[in-house]
Amino acid sequence: MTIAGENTEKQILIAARDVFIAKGYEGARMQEIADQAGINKALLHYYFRSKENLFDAVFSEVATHLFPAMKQLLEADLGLTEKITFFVKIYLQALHENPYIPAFVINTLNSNPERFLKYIKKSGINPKGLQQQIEAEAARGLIRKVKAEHLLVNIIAMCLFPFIARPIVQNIFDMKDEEYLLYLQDRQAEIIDFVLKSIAV
Amino acid sequence: MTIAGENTEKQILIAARDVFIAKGYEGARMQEIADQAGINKALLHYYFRSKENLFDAVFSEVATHLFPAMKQLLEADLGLTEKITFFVKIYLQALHENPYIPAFVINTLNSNPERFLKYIKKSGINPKGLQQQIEAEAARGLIRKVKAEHLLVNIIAMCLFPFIARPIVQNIFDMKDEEYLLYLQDRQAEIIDFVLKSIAV
DNA sequence: GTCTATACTCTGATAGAC
DNA sequence: GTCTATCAGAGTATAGAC
Repeated sequence: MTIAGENTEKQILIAARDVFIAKGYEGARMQEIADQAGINKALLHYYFRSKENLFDAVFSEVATHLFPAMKQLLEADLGLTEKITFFVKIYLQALHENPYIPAFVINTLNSNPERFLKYIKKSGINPKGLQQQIEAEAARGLIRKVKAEHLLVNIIAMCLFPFIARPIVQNIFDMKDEEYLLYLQDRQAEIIDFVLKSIAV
Repeated sequence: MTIAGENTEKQILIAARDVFIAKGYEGARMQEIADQAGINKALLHYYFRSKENLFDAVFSEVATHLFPAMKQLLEADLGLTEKITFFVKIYLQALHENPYIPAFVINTLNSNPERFLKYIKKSGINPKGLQQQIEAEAARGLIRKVKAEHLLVNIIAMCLFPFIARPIVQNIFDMKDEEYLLYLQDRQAEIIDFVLKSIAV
């Protein structure tokens, strides 16, 4: 593959990512992707045989960003308090840099679960270690006993929700765009505080 | 309109609701809606001039279910603890009865925000009263001081997330369908506990 | 109100020249 | 590798009979 070719492929993937994220699989148009990549439709099919293939290429790359560094962090050698603190900070930062990915993944996930299951296996997230850590720290009286399945979901839910449902939240609390960014920044400390207070003994 | 006509219209709306929720606006097919309603495509257009119109009819009805009884509850004459307890119970019950609505609304919301803004105004949810109540109870030393914008979002996020991201959650924790239902039941007490412990003084 | 048949448009995909 | 031109199918919408 020539250098020109690699460059074109990269341009296509960037354009495809933007369009698929904005419109979803069904709503996306090959023409729009071609336009945004500065090429024509035929070339899309030259590089990726079909819309389905192109989407898979985009999605497999994007889906890995949904749980950034989550696995490593869950298995890191840190106390639970530090782990939670780091996790929320890292996760919110990643979301700040990719604010539209969660809704895109959720959309794909629910409108076409089969497509999704191919990728989720890769995540490699295993809550067993977290559960053991929780039990250990609870036994030592550092935190109250809590189920990992609920704690993890609670934390992720609180981080993700303002990105998934932004128009609703922003509207209900009547915020301008700048105010919403401040609100999101605010949430970092709020979520950490909320969780740590909840699991305190 | 004749009785037969009203019945047909109702059948169309039921079928359209199912298909739009399962496939989203772009993914839905008028043919599939017609099939599921037991009629033909032409009749769809006789009752609702276009796909757009049909979707609006479905969505305006469905969107109101996203925040069931939330407004009344937020303004009810109850202590904060009771309010939170009731809210989580009522909300989770409503979600249990309509598990696919949140993902559908989120999907529509993000793939076509303009369409959504028409309906969100109706919700009438005003967090001001909640904020005042929080401040009042905090002043009396009943709870710690917390921002309504965060508390409300936290609670809703924790309730909604397992319905929005079910395939991910179910897969990560390796649950069968029955186990997931038990997990959802479990969450009612867990969320209430989680929140109340967090806002305790 | 309900149906069959069809018009018309959009869109993914391919053929073939350069 | 990249383009123009075009096909084939799908999908929304309408015409017109009953």
